[in-house]
Amino acid sequence: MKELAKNYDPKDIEDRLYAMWQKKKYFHAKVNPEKKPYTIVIPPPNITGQLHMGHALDNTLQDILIRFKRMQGYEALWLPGTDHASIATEAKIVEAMNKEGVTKEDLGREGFLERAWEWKRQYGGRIVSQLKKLGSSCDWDRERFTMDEGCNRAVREVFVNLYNKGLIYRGKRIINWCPHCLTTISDAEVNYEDQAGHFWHLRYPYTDGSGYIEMATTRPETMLGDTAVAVNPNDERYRDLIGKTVTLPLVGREIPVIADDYVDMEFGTGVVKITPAHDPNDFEVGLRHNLPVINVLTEDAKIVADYPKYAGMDRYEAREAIVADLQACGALTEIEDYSHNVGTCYRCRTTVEPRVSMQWFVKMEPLAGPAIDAVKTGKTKFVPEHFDKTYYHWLENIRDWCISRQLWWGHRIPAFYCDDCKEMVVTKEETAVCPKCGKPMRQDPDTLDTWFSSALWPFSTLGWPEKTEDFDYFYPTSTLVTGYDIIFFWVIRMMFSGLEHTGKVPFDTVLIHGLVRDSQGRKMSKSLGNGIDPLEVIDRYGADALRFTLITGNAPGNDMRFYWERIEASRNFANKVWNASRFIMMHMDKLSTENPSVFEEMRQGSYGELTNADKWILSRANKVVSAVTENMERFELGIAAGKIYDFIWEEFCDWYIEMVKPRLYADAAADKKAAIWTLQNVLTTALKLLHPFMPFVTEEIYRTLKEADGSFTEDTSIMISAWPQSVPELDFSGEEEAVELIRTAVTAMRALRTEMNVPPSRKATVYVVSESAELLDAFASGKSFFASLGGASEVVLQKNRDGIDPEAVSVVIPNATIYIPFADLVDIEKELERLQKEKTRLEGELKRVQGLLSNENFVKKAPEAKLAEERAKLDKYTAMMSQVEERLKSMELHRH
RNA sequence: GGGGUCUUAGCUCAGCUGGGAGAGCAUCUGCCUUACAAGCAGAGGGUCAUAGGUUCGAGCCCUAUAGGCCCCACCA
Repeated sequence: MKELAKNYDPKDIEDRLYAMWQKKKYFHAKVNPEKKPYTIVIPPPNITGQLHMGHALDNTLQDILIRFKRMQGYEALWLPGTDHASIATEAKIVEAMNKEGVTKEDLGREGFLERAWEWKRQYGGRIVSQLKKLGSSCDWDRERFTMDEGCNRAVREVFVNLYNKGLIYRGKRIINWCPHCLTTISDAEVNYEDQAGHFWHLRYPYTDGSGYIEMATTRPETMLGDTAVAVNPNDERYRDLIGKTVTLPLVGREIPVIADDYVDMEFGTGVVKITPAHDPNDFEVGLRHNLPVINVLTEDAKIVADYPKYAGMDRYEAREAIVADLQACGALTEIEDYSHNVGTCYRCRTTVEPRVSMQWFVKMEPLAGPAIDAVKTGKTKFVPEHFDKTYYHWLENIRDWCISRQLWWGHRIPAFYCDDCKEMVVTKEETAVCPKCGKPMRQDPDTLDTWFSSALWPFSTLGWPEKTEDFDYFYPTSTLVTGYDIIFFWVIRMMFSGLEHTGKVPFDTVLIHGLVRDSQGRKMSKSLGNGIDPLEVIDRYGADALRFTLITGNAPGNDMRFYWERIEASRNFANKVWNASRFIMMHMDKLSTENPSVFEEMRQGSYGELTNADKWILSRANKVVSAVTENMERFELGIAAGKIYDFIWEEFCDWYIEMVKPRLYADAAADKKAAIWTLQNVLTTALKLLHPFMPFVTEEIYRTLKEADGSFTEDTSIMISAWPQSVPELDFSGEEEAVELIRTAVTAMRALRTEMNVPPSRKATVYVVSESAELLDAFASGKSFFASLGGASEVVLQKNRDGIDPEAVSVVIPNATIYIPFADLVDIEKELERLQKEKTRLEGELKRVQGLLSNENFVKKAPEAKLAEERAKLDKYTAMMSQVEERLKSMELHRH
């Protein structure tokens, strides 16, 4: 038999088992009408990414669900893939090119894309191999990429569909522009930060020389593009000025004073300078008043050539220069410190520049409605539920989605223009000819927002728009697992895309998790350098320890802090399981040496008579199976894991294994076989329950266990074994009670020993005295383990206390008193004190129960079961009380 | 400004549909007991943020208050 090492060392196990699983194709799912499908599509990590704790958590959750469902008999598909991450990847490549002194333009579009694909081939798989280290049981045969041929086809299909329905349009709008990334970004990609700034108070002279109008701005440099000054139409102070014009300082342009509700009379002077080209609100005002839009900034946020004095200065340089000039000409009256919200690029944190340009948009309102309804009617559910509020809030206030990006790496917009007659065609084809003049058309140079393709991920990966068997079988998918920070970017967009293009919600359940923070509660980030590398954790403690840590000790949807101590605790648990198994297999080995066919006999059903202890643990395991299964089905994975942990560590290891040791070490105990059968049986059940959480250690043990009992075959693997089922035959509630009673006694006796400073080596004859024959029977049947656990050299069961040393210390359990004569070791005063303490405790309990039961309203209104429970307690405590009083009396008598 | 969420043992957090407050770590006391010292057996430690309310009964439900965190939003 294979020997297990003394301590669990994940290192030599994990890679080997993962390779075995893959080789055996256990991760592969295929259309199987015999089974129900269970599908998860992975949130595709960026090809530029490295595995971080967020991925580790996200993928652990998915792997737990997939492994659970697979074992439950579903055709479980976990479809993996990666995201092309347009901005991130392009930035990375451009950066690398910069180091070589090469620009995008030098390479040209074709050359650049070639280089990008080469980069993808080289580094795009890194994150995938890191996911494998976690134990992720993805169907790698189906690995997809958001820019592969199939996804590209889906993207074009969707674009054309939406365009034809009028849900995609092209228009000149004010959008968020990143002057560093040199592309538009969507509203969702803008992060607002509070920044310290200034309020520059300006005054513009009336053209007619009648004075000045005053206002304040946080961005004085944009004044070059001012095309109006606005006041509120109801503002008495300025009513007469509406329609007058002012002369823009430094520029000399004559611009009107207009009235618009947008202006808040209460704020500042109640006057706002209007720069339609550089502020979203001003842009709206400009539309309403038909104001010219004067752009004063280049793509990289430098002043345009039209203003020679400032041309070429970047926006901050220009700000200084313009402020100085305004001051010089008397237009600047005051500078005030002011903190305001500044939009920044989610990628590079550069301050975003609102900019007017021609872009492509998705019209959101018609798409948002069905997406809201789908959650309202429960077609898709959020776990935890309260995240639906975030979802509704976002959808109800949604604005059109800017989808064009001025990047090369991505899905090119399938629109074509005729340079001659300005005709435009939107088509799925890769080229187009002008329908009017027959000339070849030029494709739109822009690409689509990365999220445009991610939005289609749940169905594009299953073959859509082709009518594939996979799509029919696996779609809609079952569970989507992601962080709450991605609801806006991704979940919402998948929801409306799924509904719009497939007519179905893309998934039944959205399981939301929080962030993994550092031990001080800070977000892990590169700039802080406080990130913990999951690969380092795996390397030091094993993937199982990492996984277990990530899903326990916090509630779904909440953030969690990372502590190495918790990793250690999880590793200790893996080691605990390992050692319990090692112990069991050692005894299996011994048994089969005595009787080589013993396991074959057991499989035939011959394993001897089960004792109460055996029935107790079997019954407990049976109950844990149903509880855990229920928790898993309700996505309460942390609770499920906690129950497995407690069951294995406390009930199985600390109690049951200790209970059976006397039987195992006895030479010819008749019930040894039953003990080993039970150990094996319960261990197997426990390993299966634990497997989704700790796949490696459970698999390794399971296989070794099968070798030990001679049933190992080529196809032995816990990951494809059947999930345990709770069965009525294993429910031994009566025996459970009997054993629980003995456990209560043992615990009390141990506490007594500690309190009385009795060394563990000191054994004594223990007397169990009870008038209940049933109770004495229970102790009789559990005699061997009661003795070993309770530190008894001998156990005597009797109906009265005849012949027991009057100085014996005692513990009281319901309906029985247990005497332990330690003779010389006893301190009567101490014993009296102990008994008195117990009496006080019981008095408290009795008072509580009696209080409850004498409350008429309680008796009238409480449910029957609760009443019965409390009445039983009353009986129990009353009995115990009289026993304690009896003990006190007799001890006190003895003192004198 | 709107919305969400949190406040429970020294620390980090559980506590599922309301029915006698839990875990891990830390602390203290015994144990190298023949699977495991990455262990075993005990122990101490909490007016569950505050104030009201609903209820026979509230850590849990409702209202208000205080403080923390997060998200969203148009304040020049």
